[in-house]
This record gives sequence, structure tokens and C-alpha cells, in this order.
Amino acid sequence: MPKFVEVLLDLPIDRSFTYQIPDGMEEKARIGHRVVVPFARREMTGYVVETLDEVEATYTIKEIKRVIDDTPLYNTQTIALAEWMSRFYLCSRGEALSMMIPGGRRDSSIPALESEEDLLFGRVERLSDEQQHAIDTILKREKPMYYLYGITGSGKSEVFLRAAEAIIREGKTVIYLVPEITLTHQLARQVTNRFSQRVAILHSALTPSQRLKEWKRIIAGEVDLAIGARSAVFAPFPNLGLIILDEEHENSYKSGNTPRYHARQVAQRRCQSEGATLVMGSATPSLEAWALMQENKEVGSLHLRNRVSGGTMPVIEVVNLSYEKNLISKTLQERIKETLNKKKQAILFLNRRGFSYFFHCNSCGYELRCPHCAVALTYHKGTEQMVCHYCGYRTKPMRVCPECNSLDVNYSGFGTEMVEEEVRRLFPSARIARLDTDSAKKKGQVGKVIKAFRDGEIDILLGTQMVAKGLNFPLVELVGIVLADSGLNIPDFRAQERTFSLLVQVSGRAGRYNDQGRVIIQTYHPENPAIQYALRSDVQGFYSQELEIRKQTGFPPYSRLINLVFRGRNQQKVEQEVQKFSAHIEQLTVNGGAEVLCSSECPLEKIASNWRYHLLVSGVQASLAHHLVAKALSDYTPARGVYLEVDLDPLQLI
DNA sequence: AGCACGCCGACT
DNA sequence: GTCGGCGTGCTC
Repeated sequence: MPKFVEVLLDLPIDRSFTYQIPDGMEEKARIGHRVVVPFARREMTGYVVETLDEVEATYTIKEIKRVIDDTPLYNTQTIALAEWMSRFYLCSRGEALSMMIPGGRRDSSIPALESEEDLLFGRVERLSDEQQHAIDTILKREKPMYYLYGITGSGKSEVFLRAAEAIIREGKTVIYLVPEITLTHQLARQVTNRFSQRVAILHSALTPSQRLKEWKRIIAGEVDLAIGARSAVFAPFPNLGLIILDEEHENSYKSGNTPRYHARQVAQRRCQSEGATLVMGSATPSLEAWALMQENKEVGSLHLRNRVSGGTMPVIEVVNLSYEKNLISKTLQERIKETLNKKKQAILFLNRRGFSYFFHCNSCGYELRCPHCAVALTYHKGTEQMVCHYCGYRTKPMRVCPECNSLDVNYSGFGTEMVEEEVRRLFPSARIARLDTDSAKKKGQVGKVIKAFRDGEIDILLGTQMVAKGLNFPLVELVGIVLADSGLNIPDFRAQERTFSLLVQVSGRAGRYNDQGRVIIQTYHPENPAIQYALRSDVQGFYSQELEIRKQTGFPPYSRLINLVFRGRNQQKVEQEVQKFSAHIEQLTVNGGAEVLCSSECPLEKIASNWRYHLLVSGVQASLAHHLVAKALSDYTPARGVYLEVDLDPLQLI
């Protein structure tokens, strides 16, 4: 009977601590149980990862205070995954494990959108040849991963579900990952019906105790399929057969706090070590996934070309805003009028992101770009400089727009409020509602607006990113993208990819229930590749030229980026610390292959009275960048009051 | 991450 | 003389 245990704690130190098991507690203090332990004059929740019969110690070993769980919450496989995560994402094992276990640190995701989904679950339809071929290929499992690539409405969900059913019939289990926003009550109900209750729903709105209950059902073998967002990738199935990753391109698969894991990477790892198959799907794959598909080694590419339920693609028009007086162009005004006359609805989409922290021309939207990285420069008010956050290039902001000679250049921009005002002025009798992050803060507000819109009580819905996802409303005939450029100008090498993806996703949805679907893209740069390829629905064309650009500029997938963010109350101290670390890592950068690209203030240099500086490391070979940072971090602890966060494969540098 | 210990400045 | 700044080290 073991008398000692090794315990991991949710601390940024990567060590375990030894505790003694009090008499009579031996049965319950096993691997997989959470325990309460005394630790440096306080109590903490710990995770038992090992049991020991005897230990040699030069210190006095303390006793476990109490055991939390009656039955194990995790197994050696889970612990191994946490170990991998700590190595891969450069965090401690305790941080990784406590992030995986419910009741641990909360997963701070956005509250779920109460919209309904249109995945045609439950309805048994005849499969198309393409779908049948995809299912057959997946079930052969000749490759460890498959990518189901096809437009919205091509029946990806049905392929996923049939594959899941087949795997479950083999006695194995399935994890079905969806972006947070698509996991709705209706979707949950449909999946539950289809798999006759043997389903666990891991929703972010669940309380820790509800989440724990679902975990225990999974462990107890009462469940064949778990559906959920990002963190559902940790669902503790002992006999995992399949992981489905729907809408693979979605950024919400990447965690926003330490460890900043990506559900796709974790899923890959789990499938690899547990002998399961990974099936991903999207109409607009991430460039990383696309590159893997082209290689055709580990990822098998399955293309769904046709829409299952018919429905034509919408007519897409591009309007050049340069020749327009108003923010809402004559063409868009005309289309809105037509739509309203037909008693149909319109959605106006505005990508507001980024306008506040970069400098641009208010007349034509012109933006200063980095000559080395081809990304927009970020305006720093304090130093009156334009800075590239990938290579550190600096220059003075412009006084006159070089494109249109306008003097109206500054760092302010227009937001949803401004557009709303204009729309109200143009259509005084229309019923208009706004849906964005500000209005989403009020609880229940989002659901109310969406319901009203669905019930036809609103004519024009105005919104940001939020409306782009769940916008399947039968009465919508018109989608207007008020300013496609606002996404193109953000200082990010993925700006083109995101814009293209968004345009394709939005267009794909507009024609879903309706043969009259129309999409109007307003832009100052109609010649932009993202817009042009989206207009022609040329997905492959966009990816090949974008991959070429990434190759030339040395960005992912042709390199690995690691962003190290230092933050703290005291600006001087944080700055000093970055410089100190920069010198330290520079010294290790000897045989090349990986280098420090840039170390400077963050694009948003102060958040919640915390000063932020970052250091960006890049490696042509992923492992070289990883090794360099791991080595630099191995014998380093930041000064007091300075906190370091590691972001491996960052999606944005804010 | 916390929390105590310890060594230097300005205060009832 | 003490209160309190934050630099350093440790936690089984």
C-alpha cells in the first residue's frame, strides 16, 4: 500500500511535490484524484500523478489534508497529455493539467450565441456519391487525418455523423469539436436524439459542477460521443476512436490564456498517441491545414463540391467606395431598398477590428505597410511612430495620404455606431437593430435581438463578427459587407486569409434558403486578391497565391512563431526585463535557424494598467524555434512584478 | 503564484 | 527610532 504521492499544483513552476497519505486514506489518494494539500502556509488543490511506497527526503513531508474525489478524474493517459502540453506549449505540468480538469481554472470563452443551427441532423437523407466516398475513405483509416473540404451546405455534418456512428458501432468513442458559437441548445438536442442519449455536452456555459458531472459520465462509460468547444478535446475517453474538428479555420480553437493551446494540435497529438483518427472540415481551411492537404502525406483531402439541398450560390457584387460619397454606397442603398420592398431582411456586416490602433487615411483607407513583412504598421501615439510588430521596423506616420493626397489622415475610424446613424438616416422607416460586442455584454440581449430578427420584427441587422457565424435566417436576402478593407488593414500577416475566409463564409450562407441571395462587398481596394478571389469563389486560387506570399515573407506555415509577452505595472521594469531576456536569448541564437524577429512594445502597449512588451521568435524549422525558446526559458524566471506569457503559434500579436 | 524574510529610505 | 518599499528565495 503506497504511503506517499507526487502532487502537481496549478503554479508556474514545473515540479511535483511529495505528500504523505494519512492512515485510512490510502484507497482514495490514488492517481487521478484531486487532493487538498498544505502548501507554503496555505491550502491548495493538487493533482495526484504518482504513488510511492517510500521516499528519501531531507525535508519534512506534509500530509494530505483531504481527498476531493471518490473516483479518479483522470488517468495516466491524461497525465501524459499534460506532460506533452507542458513541453509543447512551454508551461508547467500543473498548469496544463488544471486546465484540462473541470473545476480547475475557468475557460473564459465568450458566452454562447443563442442562435439556432441549420445542420440538418435527424433528417435521414440519401447521401451523395461524394459524401459516401468521403465516409468510406475515412473509415478505411489509411491516413491518420482527413480534411473534409467543401462549401457550406455540401453536407459535411452528415459525413461527420455517419463516420461517428460507424466508429461507435466498433465500440469506440468520438469527440466532436465545434466553435463555441455554433454549440446551441438545438444542436445539442439533435445530437442527443441521434445518439440516443449517450452523449455528453460540454458547453462553456456549464457550471464547474455540471461539467464535472459530464466528465464522470464519460469516465463511467455512459457516453459514446462528447460534443463541445475547444476544451472538449480533453474529454476523458479511454477508447477514443475519432475526433471531429468542425470549422477547422475558426480562431476560437486557440485558447486565450496559459497554456495557449490549439485544439487542433491537441487533437492531433491525442489521435496519434491513442490510435484514433482526426477528421477536420471547413469551407475555408486555415492556410496551415491547406498546406498539409497539399502535401498529401498525413492528411487525406476529401473535397465536397456540390450542395446537397440545392440552392444557388448568391450573386456577389463588389462596390468601389472611392467613388462614393456615403458609407453606404448607392448600389447598397438600392439593394436594401429592393429587399425592404419585398419584405425581406438585410444584414450589414462591419468588421470594426483594429481601427483604433492603426493610422490610416480616412478618405481612401490607405495604410502604411512594412516593407519587409507586408503587414500594416501599428501607430504608437506615445512615440509618434509607426511600428511593425513582426520585425520592429519603425517610421514616421504620414501627414498626407500618398494614395489620394487627402489630409484627413489619423488613427480614428468609424465603428458600428456611425454606420447605424447613417443607415437610420437613409431608411428612417426601417426597423434596425445592432449586434456587437458592446450590446452582447448585456445578458440575454443577443438572444433577444436574434429572436426578433428571426421573427421578422427587424428589417436590418447591423453587426460585427458575431453575426457572421450564426446567420442562417430564412428571410435574409441581402448581406452587405460595409467595409471589407477594415479586416485587410489590421497589422497581421493573416489579414488576407481572414478576410477571404470571412467573405466566403458570409457568401456561402446568403444563398442557403434562397435563390435570390445577394452579397455586396464594399471596399476601397476592389483589386485586392482576397476580395477578387472571393468574388470569383476561387478558393484554390487564393490559397496558392497566399501560400506563395507566405513562402516569400517567411511566415507560417513556412516558419514557426513564438511570441513572448512580458507584462507588469511598472513600465521601466517590464522594459528592462524584456531587454535582459532579449540579450539572454540572443546569446543562445548561435547556429541559426531560429532568431528573435522583434522585441518592442505590444501593439496594445497598456491593458488594464499593465504595460506590455513582447519578443517575437521565428524559426524556419518549427523545432528550432521551439528549442531556442525552451532553452532560454529553462534557467530563467522573470523579475518580481513582471509576468511572462508564452504564446506558441500566436494567432494575433496583441 | 503567494508569502515571508530582509535590507534601505521618509515619517507619526 | 519605526513603517513600508520591493528584491530574493521557497514552497513537499
